[in-house]
Amino acid sequence: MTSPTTALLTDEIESRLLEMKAVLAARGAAITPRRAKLIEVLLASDRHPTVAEIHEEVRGAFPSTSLATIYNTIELLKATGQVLELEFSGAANRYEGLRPQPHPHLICSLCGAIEDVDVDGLDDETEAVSTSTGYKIVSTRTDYYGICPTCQTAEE
Amino acid sequence: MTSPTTALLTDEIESRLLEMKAVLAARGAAITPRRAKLIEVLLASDRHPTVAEIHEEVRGAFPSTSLATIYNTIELLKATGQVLELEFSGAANRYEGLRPQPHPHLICSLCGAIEDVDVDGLDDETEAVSTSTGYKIVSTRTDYYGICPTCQTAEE
DNA sequence: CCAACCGCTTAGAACTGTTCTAAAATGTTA
DNA sequence: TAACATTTTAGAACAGTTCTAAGCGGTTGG
Repeated sequence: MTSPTTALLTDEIESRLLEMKAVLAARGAAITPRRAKLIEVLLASDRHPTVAEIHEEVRGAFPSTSLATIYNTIELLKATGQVLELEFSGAANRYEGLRPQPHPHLICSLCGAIEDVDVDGLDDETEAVSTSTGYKIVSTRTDYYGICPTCQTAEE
Repeated sequence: MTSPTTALLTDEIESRLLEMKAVLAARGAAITPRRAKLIEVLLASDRHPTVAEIHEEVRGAFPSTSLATIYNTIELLKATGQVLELEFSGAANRYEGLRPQPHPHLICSLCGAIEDVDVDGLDDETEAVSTSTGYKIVSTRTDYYGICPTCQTAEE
């Protein structure tokens, strides 16, 4: 039924799910039903969801869930390095649980799609920046803003 | 009096000043005293100032200047590609007039310093991302977050 | 079995940076 | 001078996030 790709993806999600829960448990935080659901929502989404979107989905399972709980839990995940936060000044921040290490994104200015993208050489450049400037580099942010193929054809 | 470096910098600022005014004029926008002052403040600052900081300084010359005027003028500069906006979700956005094209920055998480940094290979990577994904890339954002040398020594 | 405690959650207020709105000021052209 | 467009002002409105105080729920110790 499921294609190899999907199965692989599911495995990856599954192992991240366990890892995230383990890290929370290790820090003494409870894996409450809401938190478990939030993590699932985060990992199931391929859309780099906002807090509001996560809230919406968690509410499907636990209707009384407040926004603050989502913010609190995201904070907890951030503090343990289990989620990557993509900050946007004009709009809501977006979150990614599958690959919490910083990595580049491709963002369509028209439809708002956010995709992961692999780019060779970024780590080497970070290293070079560190040695040439003396900064101890802790994190990076790389975004490519443009127009995705779909929007390009739709534009004509 | 002025060292060669300073003189060079001043020349660069001077030519950008003229260019920015010319671009505004070409679009039919008036170079009002407040706008002129804002542009000067923007170019004179090496600190990637926020709107609030610019406001503060423009008020030194024109005390009745409102925040909205700063926002409006920044908007005008953005629309004509004369200023680079660095968005931050948790804090105020920062602006750079000297080099309005996207380029990487080095940001100290402790003291908040923001520096321009030159990194080889970024343009090639952008090109590679464009061809491999089909995106028409319009802009990029590259930030390195870390701890600057000064803060590292101060930390001990 | 109860009481105290601690972490989790809630609802809503508060806060911050930005945008919007309506009116007043300014400048230009006829 | 009259009519007009542009710029500016002050403050309201707005969105996302953080904060606060109170309530809930489960666990532990007496």
